[in-house]
Amino acid sequence: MGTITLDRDQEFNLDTTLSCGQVFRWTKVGAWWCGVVGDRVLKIRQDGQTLTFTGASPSFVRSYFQLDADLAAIVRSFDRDPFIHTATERCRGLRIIRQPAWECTISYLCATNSNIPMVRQRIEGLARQFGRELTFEGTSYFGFPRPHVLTSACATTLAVCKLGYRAAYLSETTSTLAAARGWEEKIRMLPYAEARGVLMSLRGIGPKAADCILLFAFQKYEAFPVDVWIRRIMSGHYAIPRDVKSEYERISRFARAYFGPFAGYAQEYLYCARK
DNA sequence: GCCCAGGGTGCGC
DNA sequence: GCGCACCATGGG
Repeated sequence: MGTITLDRDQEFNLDTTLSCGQVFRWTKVGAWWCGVVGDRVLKIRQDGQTLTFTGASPSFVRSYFQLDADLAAIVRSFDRDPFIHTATERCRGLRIIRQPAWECTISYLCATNSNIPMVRQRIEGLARQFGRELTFEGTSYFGFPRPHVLTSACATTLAVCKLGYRAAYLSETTSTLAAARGWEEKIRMLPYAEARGVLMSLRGIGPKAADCILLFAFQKYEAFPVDVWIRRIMSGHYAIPRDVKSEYERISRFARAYFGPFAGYAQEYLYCARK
């Protein structure tokens, strides 16, 4: 059983962070959150400034939840009007998680044009069909499928996972990435715009999914994913310039210029406070 | 039956 | 480069 005691000024809200829709494999049972990250089962709870967990080392937990990022400074950097300010208050302690790149990529490929419960169901299906069985405290869990396993996945088994038309995208992108050694490091080194181009060259990864992956796996916080919720929120509350770019680029570029280098963080607060 | 959801692709213009 | 039909799937 590991423990981390947060400093008084080290703001963090585990509930908000895990339930805001950035990750899909966590569920809360009583006071405990239980989730699978890659091939590890992690159980964690928060009591005030204390995090208690099993299944991972303190350094993993720190890195996964990005506990050493200066959240107060990040929020201050984009807290520039009453509307976003309300969102930051409603979702106080929300941190952007650092997800494994492969898992994040496939997850957001599965997430297109779907609601969150559907995405969770798909990913759970993929894990059950193609992931390693992990026994944790007497219960079976399934790790996130590895690239080479998904590469050889047959269509009929894949169909069980209810991916719909995304199944073909998943097969192609899986093969591409399984053959592309060092793709993660390459993207990590590239600046935002170029990294985004590489991700968008993958089948089934468009502007929105690419931005999610850059934000949630690569810590490129200028990425500003625009889904239907964010599009509504942004056009409803902000004066988006009417240049000739596509609507996605209009909103996304405006947000970067307006909110600054942590625009993606602002997006997450807006998304979390959407209802 | 309809509309919607953390959209992407491929086409015609 | 932009707009638009189409794409499976389940829930409301």
